[in-house]
Amino acid sequence: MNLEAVLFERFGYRSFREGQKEVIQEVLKGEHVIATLPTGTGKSLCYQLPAYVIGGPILIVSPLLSLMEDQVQQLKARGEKRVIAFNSFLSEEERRQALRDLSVYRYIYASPEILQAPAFIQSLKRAKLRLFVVDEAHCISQWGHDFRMDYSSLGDVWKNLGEPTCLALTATATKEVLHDIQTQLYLEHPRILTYSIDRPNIALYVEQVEDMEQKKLRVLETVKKLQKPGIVYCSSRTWTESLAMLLKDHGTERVAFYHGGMEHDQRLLVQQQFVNDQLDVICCTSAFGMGINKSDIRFVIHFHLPTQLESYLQEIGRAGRDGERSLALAFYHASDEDLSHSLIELELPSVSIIEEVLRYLHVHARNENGLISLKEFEQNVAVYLHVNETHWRFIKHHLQAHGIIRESWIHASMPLNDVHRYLVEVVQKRVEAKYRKLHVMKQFVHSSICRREQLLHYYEESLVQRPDACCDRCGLNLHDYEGTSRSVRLEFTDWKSELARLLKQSE
DNA sequence: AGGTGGGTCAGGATTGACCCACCTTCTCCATCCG
Repeated sequence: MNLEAVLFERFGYRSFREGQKEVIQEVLKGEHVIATLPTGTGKSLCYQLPAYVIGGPILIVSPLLSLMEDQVQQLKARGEKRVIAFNSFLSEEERRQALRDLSVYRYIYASPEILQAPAFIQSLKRAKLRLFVVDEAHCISQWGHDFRMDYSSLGDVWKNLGEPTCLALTATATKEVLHDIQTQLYLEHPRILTYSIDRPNIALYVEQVEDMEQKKLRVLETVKKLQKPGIVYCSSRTWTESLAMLLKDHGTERVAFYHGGMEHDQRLLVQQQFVNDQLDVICCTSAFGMGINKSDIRFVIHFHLPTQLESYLQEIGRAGRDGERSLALAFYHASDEDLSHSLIELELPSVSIIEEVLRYLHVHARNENGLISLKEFEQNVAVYLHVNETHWRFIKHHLQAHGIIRESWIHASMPLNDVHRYLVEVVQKRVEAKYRKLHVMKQFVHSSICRREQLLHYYEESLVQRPDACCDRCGLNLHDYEGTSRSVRLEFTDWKSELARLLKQSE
């Protein structure tokens, strides 16, 4: 099989990028593969190309609707008609039509949530999948335990579909996360292909500030001077809005904010404007970034650091996809840790919330002969106990796993002691794990050794070659990243690399 | 969760006591409203 020929014929590329061919070869052999390829190296090709070789439909599990739509658009633009994103955007009629025969599609995109729909699974079974792809597979580990628990059911889905060849792809996974992905997907002897997470063109800089006033000041100063476009990450929605306002007031005109609390249309607009060069700076929460196709992002500033190094790596990885020199700049103040703590504590229901829900369940059970309507109870939990949706989803998932919730009924006459103990234990373990990750993040900030080496060390790699512009610990001048330096260098002294850049862009 | 920062008020001219707000990430589905 001449893979290069398929690559050229179908995708118009002359050669593979690092890792792509190896992954594709293993998949075509029918091996299960877990692969980590660095951000921005063309992961989607690893499953898109095999689809042309193996025939039969492939399923791609994707975390975001916008990512799915994006991929579908790109494939359609390339002339591929046999592609569908099976999600809530489909009308009732489109959905019925699709379910009748999924084997007419080459690519089927789906969220983990919709893979819980029995009708969809039945139809997928009939379609005889040839490949089961999990895109952004770190979500299994990052979200599957608490936030989007359907990610933790993907292994069951895979088994249920007859265990087709499985390909899990991600950009950032430690050994621990790789192991988590493997066990959750029930893969017994997967081929694990990992490539360096290092992005030599991104310089790393961490700056400790005296107080929040100074932090704001430093962000204003640096954003003003730095070569744009860029992203400013915050850990709260209110900060994204007030920072955007502040920047605007201080002369950065083309700035907007972005977070999960905004209207869908507004989010789409801001994202489009940024991608189309109509905005220079986006102040955002972690909601922004996954699947953003913009290669010339010059800086990523962390106004707040995330609660784990994996997220940090994902976020800085959005800079410099074009290979040009870019900057990851983090501002840090000790008080930031309060926010980190609240995020960790808030993510899971507290012991008292668990107890409150179970007590409520117990009381209801007595009144209604032990059988409670799930729908009704869900409403009550939200309205009377003020339990937020994420917390309830977590509890519900485990009640289902314990057989207390079956179909749309709660069998509350069953003893609740075991599930109570179990839930408390699970929460404690998760919170501990999160604090361990936060501790690593803190070490990264405070350590005096090279940032790049630390990052690589966390991924059990070592630095092969230190780039000229490495990090603040190795001596880095922020002035090198200011607005004028880049264009001067490219326009007058280095036309060769500019040409190469343009050629690469048109490719 | 919990520690903090800001606002208010009493009572007294500066400060303490007290309360409140803060606090990410996604999809699906059902229901309601226009």
